[in-house]
Parts: sequence; structure tokens; C-alpha cells
Amino acid sequence: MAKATDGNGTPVPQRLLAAATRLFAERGYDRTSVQEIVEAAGVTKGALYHYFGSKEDLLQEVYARVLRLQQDRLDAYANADAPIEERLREAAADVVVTTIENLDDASIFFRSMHHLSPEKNKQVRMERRRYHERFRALVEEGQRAGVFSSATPADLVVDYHFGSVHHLSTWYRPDGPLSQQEVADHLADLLLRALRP
Amino acid sequence: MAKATDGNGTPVPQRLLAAATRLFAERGYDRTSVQEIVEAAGVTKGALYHYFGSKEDLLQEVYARVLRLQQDRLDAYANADAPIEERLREAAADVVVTTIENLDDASIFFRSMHHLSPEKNKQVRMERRRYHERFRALVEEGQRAGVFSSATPADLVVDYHFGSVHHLSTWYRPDGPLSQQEVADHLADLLLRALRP
DNA sequence: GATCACATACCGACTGGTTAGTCTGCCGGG
DNA sequence: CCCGGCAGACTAACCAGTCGGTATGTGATC
Repeated sequence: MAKATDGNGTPVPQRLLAAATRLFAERGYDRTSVQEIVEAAGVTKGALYHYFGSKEDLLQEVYARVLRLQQDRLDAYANADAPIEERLREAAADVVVTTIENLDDASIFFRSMHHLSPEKNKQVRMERRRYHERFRALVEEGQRAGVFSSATPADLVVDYHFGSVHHLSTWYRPDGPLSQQEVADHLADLLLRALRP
Repeated sequence: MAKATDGNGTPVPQRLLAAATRLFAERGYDRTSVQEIVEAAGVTKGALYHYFGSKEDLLQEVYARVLRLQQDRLDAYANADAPIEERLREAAADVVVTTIENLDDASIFFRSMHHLSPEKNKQVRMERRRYHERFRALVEEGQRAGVFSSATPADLVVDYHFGSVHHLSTWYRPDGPLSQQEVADHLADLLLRALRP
């Protein structure tokens, strides 16, 4: 039993990450003590500092995970072989679904980014920017093709849509009247309708 | 010199509120110590706890101020004598302008709401809800009149727009390429375009 | 296959520093 | 002479990170 799994089946580092994610989303980064995290994960501080350099590293790891996931999915949709209208619609709807599916990560992401040290913050911003630009390229492609209206700068369009995604963690409740997919379809629809020439 | 204005001309409570607003927006609520606030306001802890019951009261006061402001302005636009299309457009644009004008308050509002105690949080949510419902009523009015599409539930439309407002504090920079009014016009335009039947 | 060397995985008491809020008291005007 | 308005030292609690220690596994050597 030296496989870092203890009584539970999942490895300690993942248990720590899961506990941290839930607690950060619940109480916020600053209000979550390292002690609470290790207790929720069923280990002690020694274990945490064995696997992670600092409390901040834990937060950054949460970011890195969700960023990788969303970037991969966006790339897949963007590079698909379909009319630009469909590709944008599917990408727009997908980011809504994956955000809802990882609502904890999302609220941490949007609420706690400023808790990262300048360097780590810069790195996260860079990856975030790459995502934004890939999405913007889709909008611009449609605008050049005349399929989308050019009345609004593409940058603003992207921020408009991401604003609504960002906002999901504030109002979306799994037990609400709308399913994930319904919300995603509606939001993607609003974007596409706004872009009609 | 017992008029609570000290060397400066503004009264101490307002100086404290202003300092707290700036610091909360800059470093976040938890990372701002009461000591820093009183130093920035040029007083000491005695003064702060003379006027405010707690650090949290300071935060709530920031909320209350911005909520009152936005509610008043929304009511004015909503009750104006103009076609529903115009009223919604102006209300939608106005909330963008006032949010940008008070970007500090806005980022505190959206990032630190969960730092309030359950009771105060409930109270803020209630006022927030009132605002949301007034805005939703505008959308519904237009939908009933057939001026706006009914494809999307009005609640979702409101959350869509407020998402973009919420998001402003993340990306808007005063020295960017777009003025406040331009951003406001574009965002209101996107909303109205999305609502075209 | 027994012994030794070393590494990995973790425990938990401890430290140095920080913080919100309190309390006693001074000071000047009405 | 009294009270609002404030100063500033003080306290009790908390917290991130450290460090010495233990237990278990792994590979080399004889």
C-alpha cells in the first residue's frame, strides 16, 4: 500500500485536486485553508506539500486542466469540415456545455484568477488569449465570407458571447427549468441571430 | 475641526468608502487589510469602527450604492415614453456605460459577492433580482408586442446581456480602441439584433 | 535470500507572521 | 463638562509553509 492511493482507490494528488476544486468554488481561494483541503482529501499537510509546491500551485493546476480541455474542444470544432455557420454554432454551444459540466472549475477560474502571482497570471492570460483568438478567427471568417454581419468588431462579439459563458456560474442551477443542452442551444442561437446580416 | 473632514475636505466615512472601493477592486476583499484601508483614507482603525460595524459592512455599502444607482437609472429608461425597442436599447446601453464608469464597483460586485455573510448576501440577491425582473419585463413586453423574437426565453436573454456587462471588468480598458459609448452602442446593438424576429 | 542503501510517500507538531476587531483614553466644541 | 470623533496599542485567532521523523518499497551485492 505505497501506491499513493490509501484506503480510497484514487491517487492522493487527484484527491487533493478534487477537494481543492470543490472548496475553492464553495468558499473562495483565500477562505479555504490548506488544512481544510487536506482534511477533505483524507491526508495531511505533509502529503500536499510532497506533491505540490504551494497552495497557489494547486490553483494553477485547476486552471491548466480546464484550459487544456476547452482549447482542445474548440480546436476540434473550429477545424471541422463544415460551413462556418455550423462550426461557430457548435463551438459556441460546446463551450457552454463544458462550462456547465465543470461549473466549479469555471467559477474558480473567473473569480480567483487575480489571486495568482503575476507570472502565473501572465501565463494563464496568454493561454486564455490564444483561446479568444481562435474563436475570433471563426467570427472573422464568417464576416469576410459575408455570412455574418460586420456591424460589430469581431473582438467585441467574442467578448459578448464569453460574457454570457462567464456569467453562467452566477445563475445556472442544475435543477433549473433548462437542461445544459437547452441553455447551450439558446445561447448559441442568440449569438448566431445577432450575427445575421 | 470636529466635522469629520480632517485635513481633506471630504467627510471621513466617504473617504473610507472610496479607499475601500479602490483597494477591494485592486487586490480583492480578502487580500485588503483593514489597516491598508484606514491608511489610504488617512485615518486609523478607531475611525473606521466608529462609522462601520465591520469590514463586511464596508463591502455591503459598496454594493448598496451601485445597486441603487443602476436601479434608478433603469427605472427612468424603462418608464420613459418611447417605443419598446428604443427603451430597451437605451436601457441596455446605459447599464454598460454606468458599469464602465464605475468599473471598480462592478469588479468588486461580481468577484466578491460570495464573501458576504448569508443574510447580507440574500439581501443583495433580492435587490439584484428586482433589477433583473424589471429588465426582463422590457424584453417580455417587446415579445408580446411581436417586436422581439420569442425564440429565446426572456430570462435567458437578460442573463445573456448581463453576462456581457459582468464581463466588462475583465477586458475593458479605458485606453483601448473603443470609447465607453461605442462599446455600449455595440453591445446594445448585438442584443437588439439577436431579438429581431 | 538476506542484508544494506536509498528513495518515495506521508505524518503532524511547530513557527513566524498576519489580521479583524476591541478598548482605553485624549481632544476640542457646544 | 460632556460627548461625538477619533487615535493607537493590544489580543486572540488563524494560517501557509517547514522540518524532523516513520514506514514501506526497490534494487544491488554477496
